[in-house]
This record gives sequence, structure tokens and C-alpha cells, in this order.
Amino acid sequence: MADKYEQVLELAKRRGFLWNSFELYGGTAGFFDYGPLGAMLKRRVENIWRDIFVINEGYYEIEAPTIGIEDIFIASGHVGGFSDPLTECQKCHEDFRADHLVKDIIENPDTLSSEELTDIIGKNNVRCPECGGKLGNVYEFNLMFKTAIGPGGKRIGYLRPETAQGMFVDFPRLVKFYRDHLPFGATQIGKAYRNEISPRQGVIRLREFTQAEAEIFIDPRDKTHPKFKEVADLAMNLYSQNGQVSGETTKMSLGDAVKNGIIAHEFLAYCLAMTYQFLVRVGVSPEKLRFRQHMKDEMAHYAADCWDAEILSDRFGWVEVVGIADRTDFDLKAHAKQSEKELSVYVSYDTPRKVQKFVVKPDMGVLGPMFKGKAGKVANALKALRPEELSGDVIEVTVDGEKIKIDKKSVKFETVTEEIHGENIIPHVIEPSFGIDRITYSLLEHSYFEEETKEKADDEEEENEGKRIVLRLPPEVAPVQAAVLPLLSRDELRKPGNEIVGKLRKAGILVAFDDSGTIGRRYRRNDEIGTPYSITVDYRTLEDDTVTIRDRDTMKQVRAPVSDIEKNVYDLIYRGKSFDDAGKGI
RNA sequence: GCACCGAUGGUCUAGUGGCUAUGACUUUAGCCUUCCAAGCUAAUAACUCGGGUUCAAAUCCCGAUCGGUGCACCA
Repeated sequence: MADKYEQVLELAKRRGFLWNSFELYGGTAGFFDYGPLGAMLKRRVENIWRDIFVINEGYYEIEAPTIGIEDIFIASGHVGGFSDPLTECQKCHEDFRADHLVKDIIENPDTLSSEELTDIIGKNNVRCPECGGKLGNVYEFNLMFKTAIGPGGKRIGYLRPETAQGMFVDFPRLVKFYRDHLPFGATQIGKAYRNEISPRQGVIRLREFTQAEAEIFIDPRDKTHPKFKEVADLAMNLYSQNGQVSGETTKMSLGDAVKNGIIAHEFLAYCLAMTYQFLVRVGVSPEKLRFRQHMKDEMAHYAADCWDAEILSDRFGWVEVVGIADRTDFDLKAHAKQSEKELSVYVSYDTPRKVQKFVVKPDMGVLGPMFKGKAGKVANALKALRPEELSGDVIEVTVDGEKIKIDKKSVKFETVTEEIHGENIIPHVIEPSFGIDRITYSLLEHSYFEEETKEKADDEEEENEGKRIVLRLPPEVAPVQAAVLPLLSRDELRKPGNEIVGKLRKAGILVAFDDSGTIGRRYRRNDEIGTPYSITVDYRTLEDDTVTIRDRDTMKQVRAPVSDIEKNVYDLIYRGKSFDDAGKGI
């Protein structure tokens, strides 16, 4: 029996959701095309993400290049850290992590170069742990695609392995755009690239994939969220660090999770809520969704807390689709160091603070002529002294190893009170990072149903069992939103059908017109691609200007007027209008 | 990357050295047809790619590609 992945992918290929890329030339692992329906579906998923993060939270979207220069990825750690030193056994051709093999011999093997690792393996006669064979030279396998910028190959570029760096690199501009106020956020939806060693699992692990990421910069001293109250009662499946030790998932409200210290703070919890609402809205089943906290040893050393949204898939088990991390100031600090620019925000205090400050004022009128070229250094040495060191009649400082005595008359000092209005702080970054392809696949799988239908053969008593494949996509994400079907393929029914198509299109609804074959077949075809509503034109339409609307999930029909059909259908799709209110039951 | 298994119209499939490569479903055109894939007529459409063995290869051998599984890697 085919498993669900196989069924979903078969349907996805056949009906134009997902295709293997480059199939004409035999295909290449790790790449997928979105067909006509898939591309529309994915776009709708992205637009719901925009609705939540950009429109409702105000985290504006930016668009940075998919190619990045080397500095960016040196700062981010991808040049050094996104690769593994591998060594291959010459006998059994098994690959091993070279740093893992020598970790009993050497203290910090991950700091060594490939050459050094090769050397150590040779000197200590490290053999293949599988067959005892000789190991080959150590080589670095970096998961980034490398390219050259401009002719000559002098400037190295990399295809970005994540969209996040774009927001970090634009940080100084973003601070100004948001008028020097925390918190603020920027988002990006776009392609990222990782040259996976061996991509499997179809659309779950791709070499080119789409991420939707938000980088939200917050004040490290205040990780509350103003809208947290709105989501505090939302209960979801939490698989915390303690839960993973005991193997238990707990359904808990976010308010309680923050109160009990399970989720580090409100802001992170609020991101979990947005994630939950997004995933459920696009069609992921809530009962097949959990949030798993990273274990301490799994979390990056700089991260304060990190949760993955995981979706249960029939074949792959729990699949990570979103990562939500408090990355603290790690990324901004790293880019500040690499670029030698200050990446901070000036934050003013509510009330200016008075600070007692000890100030030394050397009398340069005396010291200048006395020390000439050395005077500046002497003055700086004096300024660095503490009050007790200035108490004697003669003050002694050391400049360039030379002890210099200065009369106390040449140095004044006092304690002054200064008003400080604020300070420069490095914001902390909350990063929700979504794998759009995995989410799109997951919602297809969760929407996929095969139903047994009992049909009575015309004259016979016996019941034939048939199969109905239906994609129960939320109407908002369904690629084709309505089908217009003349009951019979006759001109007198086609014509009003086409008029309805025109009205729906003007209202921005993607509509398909289909008059081929029997009506039942056309309903089934639309069920299979998840079209939520089918509008059927029959002979009564010609009499009283009404049509039937069929609900995909229940196969129920109502009768509704043609006059406001576009508003009716629009409300069904976008406004949550209930189907029973769409017309008279039949 | 390694090992094992597999690959025939859009989908499922027959074919195990020898005629024009089976069949079903789908699709298209038409007929029929007043609401849930099944009526009639016709049409379109396939041996993953490259090399070898042979008079002759979809079939046997080698290699590649893709897919599946396990290992490794990855999150």
C-alpha cells in the first residue's frame, strides 16, 4: 500500500503542484519546480505570512540579493562553520568526520585546518573505524554554493544559505527607517541555497528552497510583548526540554508556559503564537503540530532559547518547519566586528540619570611646555588615575616605562554630576524562520483525504464502492478558488456560465470554467485540486437567475442568485461566511 | 559519498532476446446526458540516458542519472 507521501506526490505531479526539476534532462536531486497550481498555492501561503508579519505586526519586508559577498559569511560563521572536514577510507570508501576521529588525541580538533587534521591522522596512525583501512586526505565540504563576482574570479561570492543575513547587514539603514526606536523588525521571503551532500525526502530537503524570515530587534532589558495578553490563553502542544527527557508533550497555554519559565519570555512566546496561527490558517492540522524546545546542548551557545515548530508527516515523522530563536546580540556583534562599524541603537532613558563622575583636569598650560611631544601621553595617564592616586603632593605616572613626577598644582580634579539621557545598546534578535516548501508540502499532506463513496448503480441494488480524493485546503490558500460548471455542455448554459466567470474574475477570484464530460467527473476533478466551491449553471438558471454552489468538503449544495454571486463567493473564501448562509439549502 | 533494490504513455501496469510493445484509467474531439468520476465512437501518448554483447536488446552486461531503503551527512 502506497504511503501518504507517495499518494500526495503522485497527485501533486499529476495535477501540476510539484514537479521534479529538469525532468526533461533526467532530473537532479534536491530541486523541485512548482507547477501552475503549486506556484499559486505557495504564493497564497506566502501572502498569508505577509498578512501576519508585515501587515499586522508591521515588520516591513525587504529584498536583498541571493548572492552575498565573502565578508557577510565570514561574519555569520558560514565560511568557517558551515562546512565539515571529511576524510574518506581508501578501502571501504566510507566518509568520516575527521575532527570526530581525532578528538581523543587533540583538545580542540574543530579549530584545526584540513592539513593539520591530515597530519595528525597520519602521525597517530588513525585508521578507518569501520574496516581499519587507510584514511585519505582531509577535505572541507562547505555547504554553501560558491561563485565568482565579476570577471577574473577574484571576488568570491556565495549563494546565501539563509535570508537572515540580509536583514542584519541592512541594520544601520533599518534603524534609521524605524526612526531609532526599538523594537522593530524586518522580514524577507526568498530563496536560500545549501549544497546538501545527499538530499533525500523529496521536497523536505532541497538544495534551493524558500525561507520566510523575520528578524525582530528588541531591547535586551525588556522582552515583554505589548500584545501578549491577546495570545496568553492560546494553548498548544509544547515539547519542552523536560518534556523530551520524560517523552511527554504537554498542551499548555502560552501564559502558563511563560509564567512557569518553560518559554524564556513573552516575546518569544508571542512568536510561537504567530507561528501557530499562521500554520493552522494555511491548513496544517493543529493536532499534528507541536513546538519542540532545543535541548541545551543542541542550542547555539549564544541563544537564549529556541523552539522549533514541528509537523507530523506520515512518512517522515516530526519534521521541523519553523525555528524560533532568541539569538541575543550574536549576529549584530559578529557583523560589527567584521565590518568595524558600530551596530547599536541609542535608547533614551525615561528620566535622565544623574551620574557621579570623577574628572581629572591636567593643566596643559604647564604640562605642555614641560613635556612637549610627550604631553598628550602624560595627560592621558593622569586622566586614568583614581582619586587616591592623586592625593599626594607629588603625583607619579608611568609613561612609556618612564616614571614621571608631577607637582599636584599642575593637576586639578573634581567629582562632577553629569546627566545622562540614554545609551547605545546592541539589540537582541528574535528570529522566527520558516521553511515555506516544507510547510507547503505539509499542508498538502494534511489536506489530502481519500473517501470511500457509496454509489448506487442506476438500476441495480448493489452498491459500488468508489474513491473520492479531496484536498481539504482552506479556501484562502486553494489555488483555484471557484469552478463554474454548466450542467450540460450546451450553449444556452455555457453563456450564463461565462458571464459568471467574468464577474468572479473582476472580484479577484481565480476561477476555472469546465464543461467537459459529465458533471460528476468535473466535481471530482475539482475536489482533487482543492477547489472549495463549484458553481453549477442549470436550466433553472435561465428561469430565475439562480445557480447552485457546491461545497467541496460536504458535497452539499445551496441555491443562490447570480446577481451578487461574486460578493457571495468572496465572502465565503475570505470573510469566513458560513456555507449555509450562502443560499437556500437544496 | 557507500551498499542494496527499482525505473515501460500523464497514472497504474503486461511483456524475461525475435512481428506494428499489452491493457486499464486519465486526457482530447464528437455523440449522449437535467447534479457527484463507470454509456458510445474516435484520437493522442511510453521502453530514463550512454556504451557493450548479439543477426536481433524494453529484456543480458557495464556505467551514469533519478527514485526508494539503510549507513554517513544535514536540521
